[in-house]
Amino acid sequence: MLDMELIRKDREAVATALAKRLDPAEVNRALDEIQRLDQERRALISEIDAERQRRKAEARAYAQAKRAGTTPEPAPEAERKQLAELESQLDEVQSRLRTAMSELPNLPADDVVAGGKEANRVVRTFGEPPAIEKVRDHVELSRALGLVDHERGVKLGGSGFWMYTGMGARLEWALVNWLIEQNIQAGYEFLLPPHLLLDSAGFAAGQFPKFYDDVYHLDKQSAPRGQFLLPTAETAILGAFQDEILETAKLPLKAFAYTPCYRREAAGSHSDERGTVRGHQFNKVEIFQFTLPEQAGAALEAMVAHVEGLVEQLGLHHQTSLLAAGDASAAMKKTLDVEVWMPSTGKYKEVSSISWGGDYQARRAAIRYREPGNKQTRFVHTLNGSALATSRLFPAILEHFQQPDGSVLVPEVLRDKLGADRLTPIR
RNA sequence: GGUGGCGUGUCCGAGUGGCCUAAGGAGCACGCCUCGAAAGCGUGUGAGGGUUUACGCCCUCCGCGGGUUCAAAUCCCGCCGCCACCGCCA
Repeated sequence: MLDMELIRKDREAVATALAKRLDPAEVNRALDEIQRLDQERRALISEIDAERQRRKAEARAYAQAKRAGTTPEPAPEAERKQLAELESQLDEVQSRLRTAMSELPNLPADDVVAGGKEANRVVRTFGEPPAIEKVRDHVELSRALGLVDHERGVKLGGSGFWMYTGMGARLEWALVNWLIEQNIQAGYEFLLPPHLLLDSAGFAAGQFPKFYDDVYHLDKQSAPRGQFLLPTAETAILGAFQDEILETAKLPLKAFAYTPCYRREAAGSHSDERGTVRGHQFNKVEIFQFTLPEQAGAALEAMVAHVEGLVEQLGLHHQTSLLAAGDASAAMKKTLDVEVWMPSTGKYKEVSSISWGGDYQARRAAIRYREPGNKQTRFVHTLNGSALATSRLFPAILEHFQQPDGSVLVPEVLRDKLGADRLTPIR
């Protein structure tokens, strides 16, 4: 949610920033509508407040007269209706205003350019693509090594699901555990949240209404409150602090969570999204920070560096890109993707998206802090990022460290956890 | 899931229709006192919104949502949460 006051005071700046993401004509139409509703809203509030004030005075006078022994006559029926009428008008206007406001995306940061994927810019590259003679892709490797059972996964959950087996399950779990340890070391508090969330959490994170149909909803019979399966732990961590005023001294508040993520995802399989690269359920460890506005810039840099360090420790060749406005998620001001090299496709694939949300999510979720020496509450800034999604790391590790004899070397940092240095073909 | 009890401000806690514009206490902040502190005394102490150049003024909020009434923390209905007991428990 954007700041209404900013729209009132500097509509031009808002329109210019939004034009990086949306058609300018559309922006103007939306802003016109919002300003009209805003004015209507304020006029109605003034009217209602004045009417209420009058009524309170009347009720007080009535009580006094009664105490004095006289029987005053109540206010005419007509006025009662008028107030109810105004109030329902206000409800209507406010709900339309809220809808219009909640449909506006965040303002991209100054250094974020307009455009889609093609305008993304690589800002850093780490290492070189590994030299591999005959590249086998991760699907082939995971089958040969007995790590992932796609057929039985589909048998259980339908298309878009897989099952990790044997050393594959152990590798996946070693990765998750290693990531958890790394994030604890980096000063994040470990959370294990519910996987079923109420709609208010989805709205606060800015995922609803836009992505409402992209998550799994429980039917009304089994979940009268309409919970959905979380598509990312970001939704849970943000939602956990909804409507709170955070202690200023505790900021930045750093938390992370491990959860499976459930997404409907458009069906259909691209050649570079085979195997575990894209599915309806995957494991992810998500880091999150609530900060003072002035801490956000440094926090974003620290988070990106932390994530880059994780990929680096796994020994994977990767790059970091600054996303253009149109390719970043709507709730964010600025997003950097860390992309890992996939030898089989010769492309980089996103393993983490790290974003600065400004106060956009905090405004939707009403998460505030109190300014020191000032009674005023203000909205915190939110930042989030994957650290990391294992479903992308897993195939990258297989492909990077495949050996001519068909085995795969295990990244050093995982060897103790896995209890093996090398994965070998099962037949 | 059932039955019963409970839900008031930062916390404890009073309040069963009208000076509730929410008592009292604790905590916290500031001031007085003090060489300094404690104690004592005094003042202040929530959120959201409207209006105003500003000081300020006003509205809403007693778990949430409706209703009754000239008037609701208080009465009625629904929901949510907590506690206790019972039931269920792959």
